[in-house]
Amino acid sequence: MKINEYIQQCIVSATSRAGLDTSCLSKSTVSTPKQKGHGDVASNAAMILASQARSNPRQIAQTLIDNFDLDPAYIADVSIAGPGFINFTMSNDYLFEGLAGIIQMGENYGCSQWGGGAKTQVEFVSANPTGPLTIGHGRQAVLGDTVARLLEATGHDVFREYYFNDAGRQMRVLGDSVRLRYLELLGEDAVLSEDHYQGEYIRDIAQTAIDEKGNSLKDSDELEYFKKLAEHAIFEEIKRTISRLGFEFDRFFNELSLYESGKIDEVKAILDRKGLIYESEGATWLKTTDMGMDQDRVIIKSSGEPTYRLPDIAYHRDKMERGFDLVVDIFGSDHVATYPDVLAALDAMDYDKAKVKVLIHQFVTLMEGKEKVKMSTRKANFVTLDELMDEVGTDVTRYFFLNRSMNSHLNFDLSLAKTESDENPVYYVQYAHARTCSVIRHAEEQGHDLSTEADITLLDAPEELALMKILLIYPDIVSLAAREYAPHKIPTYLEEAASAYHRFQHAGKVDASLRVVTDNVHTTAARIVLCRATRLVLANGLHLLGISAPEKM
RNA sequence: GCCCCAGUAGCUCAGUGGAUAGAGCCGCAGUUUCCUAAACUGUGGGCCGCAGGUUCGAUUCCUGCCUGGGGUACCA
Repeated sequence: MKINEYIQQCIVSATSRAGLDTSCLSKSTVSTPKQKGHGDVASNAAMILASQARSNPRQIAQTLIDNFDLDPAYIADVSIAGPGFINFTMSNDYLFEGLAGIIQMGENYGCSQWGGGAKTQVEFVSANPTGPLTIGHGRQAVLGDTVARLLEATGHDVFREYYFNDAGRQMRVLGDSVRLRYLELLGEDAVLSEDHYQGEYIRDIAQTAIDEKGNSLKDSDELEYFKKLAEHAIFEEIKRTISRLGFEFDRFFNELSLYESGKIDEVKAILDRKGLIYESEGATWLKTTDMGMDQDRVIIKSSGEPTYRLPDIAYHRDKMERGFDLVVDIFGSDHVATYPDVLAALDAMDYDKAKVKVLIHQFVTLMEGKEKVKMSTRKANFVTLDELMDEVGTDVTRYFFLNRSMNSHLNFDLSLAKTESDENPVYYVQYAHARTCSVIRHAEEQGHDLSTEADITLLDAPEELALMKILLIYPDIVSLAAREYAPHKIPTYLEEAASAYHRFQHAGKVDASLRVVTDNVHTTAARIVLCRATRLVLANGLHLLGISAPEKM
């Protein structure tokens, strides 16, 4: 049993034994104190009870302690501290049991069945193929993939999807940009306007056109060929970038298919039947005011072209129809206004909008030293995700994007990432993992037989106990990160775990009797078990982040 | 105007209705005949944006304000 649950149970029964009202205990929490020396686990129950009973919290705490019936297999010590906290110290036996559990679980340590196999879709990136993925897309790609990994680890059946539209104005401009570069390469006069895409990749695509078609398209106004050529080339590029990041999409969903399959018309018909659509000023409007919004929205322009809202609604209805139990959408903060209408429309069509979880992440501001770099795909003054990975590698790239909460703006200092990448905390965690491997190798080389049963109760140094404690909370961290869709909690935890391991191994430098590999067969075997458990936790955690766990550095 | 996100150490950022608010980088001082020093130890550094309110207790919750970012399109 989890120690927190056990403690809460003990508090409830002690409270009722003491004749106090247990009803307010649901407000009490069992938590880990942030200060060392305050025990391993603390409860504020006495303070809650005291405010209810209008009496002294420390006295209540004493009453509870007098009525405790604690199992020494779990709890070694109890004390009252501060304004009335009850601090519990875990028994070593509890830690040993947990340590053995980690080894037994192996790669599955940290995973859970919380999701119950829920069919889950995660939609992210969803950039139209007008150019290479930028650093901004990179944040979303890494966040999305990691949220997906977290959900997989907690018992969800996850499907990664990329939604795109190759029919809009952006794509026409893209095709025209290629056409103009094509003419330019043929020596014709061609001028790209401010609105055209000016990146070098456009010229490369135009060169492909020359290789394929020579100058045969010189006098043609045909855009479709250029558009398709560009779309194809750019998508290939995007897929390569994604694969460098270490994952794949299960599907690229083209908005166009919603028109071809009639899904757009179906949605229009359903909304119409519900009386939620009307015509005005030549356009078709959705009565979002009937759904609690402050203004109605155009879904079909007077030109006859739908706005993004209609296909977005149809796409989300399609997700519902495909039977997903959970739909996670990941958007940049510039899309923050687009989803409430979609959810409202789903609701109006009698779908359960609670199945949709929208995650909004803030922007990446690219810094070159102290200079802010303005990024625009059109003006081609962006740094691509590929260039970033060329500079610092995939592991650092992923770690950088995952290290911070998604609703914080991310200041990405390019010069720092390039020149001081050695000081990136990702190496700190990876190095701890490499060290565990190294010690285990060393023990084998010294002829220690690691296959025999070790007596882990020999582990009792403060560094050893502290390390065990932190390894034991890993599953809670994974659950929490998944439940809150907060990938950044994993790197934060891993840095702490790595730190505890570094201290544990360093202890042997200061006090030779604490070295992992010694002549003492018994302590060596026990400490190697702890190293193996640490290696598992670090490797599992890094894998969850899509970051490699090197055996040597 | 209205809506969303943020404001915490010199910098980049964690954190939380509770005990003395943390980490990394940067500064300073140390640790290796040794399982990787990509490490460890010590130390300096803070009106947790401002002002009210709720609470036994607020950096955390509520209200207002200030600053920055993003929305508020018949762009996506």
